[in-house]
Amino acid sequence: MPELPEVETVRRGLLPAMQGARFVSVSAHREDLRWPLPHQFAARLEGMTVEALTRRGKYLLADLSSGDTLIMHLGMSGSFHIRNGSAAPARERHGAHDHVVFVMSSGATVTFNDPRRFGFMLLIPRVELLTHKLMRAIGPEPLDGRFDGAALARACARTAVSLKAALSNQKIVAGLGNIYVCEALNRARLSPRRKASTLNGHGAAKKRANALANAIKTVLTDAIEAGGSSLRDHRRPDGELGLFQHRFRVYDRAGEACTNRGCTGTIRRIVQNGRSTFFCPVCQR
DNA sequence: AGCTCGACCTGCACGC
DNA sequence: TGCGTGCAGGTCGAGC
Repeated sequence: MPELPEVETVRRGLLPAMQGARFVSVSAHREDLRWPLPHQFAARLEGMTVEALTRRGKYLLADLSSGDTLIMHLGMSGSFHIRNGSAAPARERHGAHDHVVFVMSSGATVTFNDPRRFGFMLLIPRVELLTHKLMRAIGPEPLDGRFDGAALARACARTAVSLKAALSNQKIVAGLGNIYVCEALNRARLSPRRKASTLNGHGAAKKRANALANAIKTVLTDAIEAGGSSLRDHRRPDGELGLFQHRFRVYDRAGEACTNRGCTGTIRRIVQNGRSTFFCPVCQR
């Protein structure tokens, strides 16, 4: 499910419940997420304070007063839900796929739900975060000021893959997934089948790279503002739906008209690297 | 080293 | 109604 805008929406929703708050009690109803929960998971969290809740690509990172960092990933179907207030029944009833429950000193109960269990939680010493296997190879944050057309072109210079594959690769740029890759490429009017290395160079190549970097920033910013996209699983932690799915220009719109100005094309679905790609073959070159 | 593809799971929409 | 098929916001790791 969740790409950068959904993860950022989740992070912002969790802030008031978790940042500055202490884990009062932690319960795991299932240990076998994508990877088993860490040993002594509850014991290593209980009593600790969340000093900061940040995001890197699609990862949520909670810095704990113990010196550990809790790494959380939502996989395809993960979501968090917050319930506030002390009206919790003595024996809390948990729903199907509610795998982890945090009771926080803020008064909030934070539940992690993930039907497909592709999500996970890990605990590692904070000093090892940047060199951790999962973190060290991640590419630039697309909303960072240092990310621009030149940086994108450089990252794509020596690859033989398509733009679709390159943008989906978290080592090239962090946080994009199937939806926002398609949406950014349509906004930049670039074909998902174009070789990513054709962003590198002067003149037209440079223009393509700048247009694509700008499209990535714009679509992610707009999607965050809309609270992400709610297709099946994504909800904001307060239970509200994201709204960006209403502003898709290509994703899941096969057979519908391209909305780009001056374009009379029809959106097509193709398969690249085993995943659906949606694009307009007329204006996206 | 770079790239493709299968595997990991559950649920849902579809056609027969 | 029931059952089989295919598809879904991700990504790791085996095997070219």
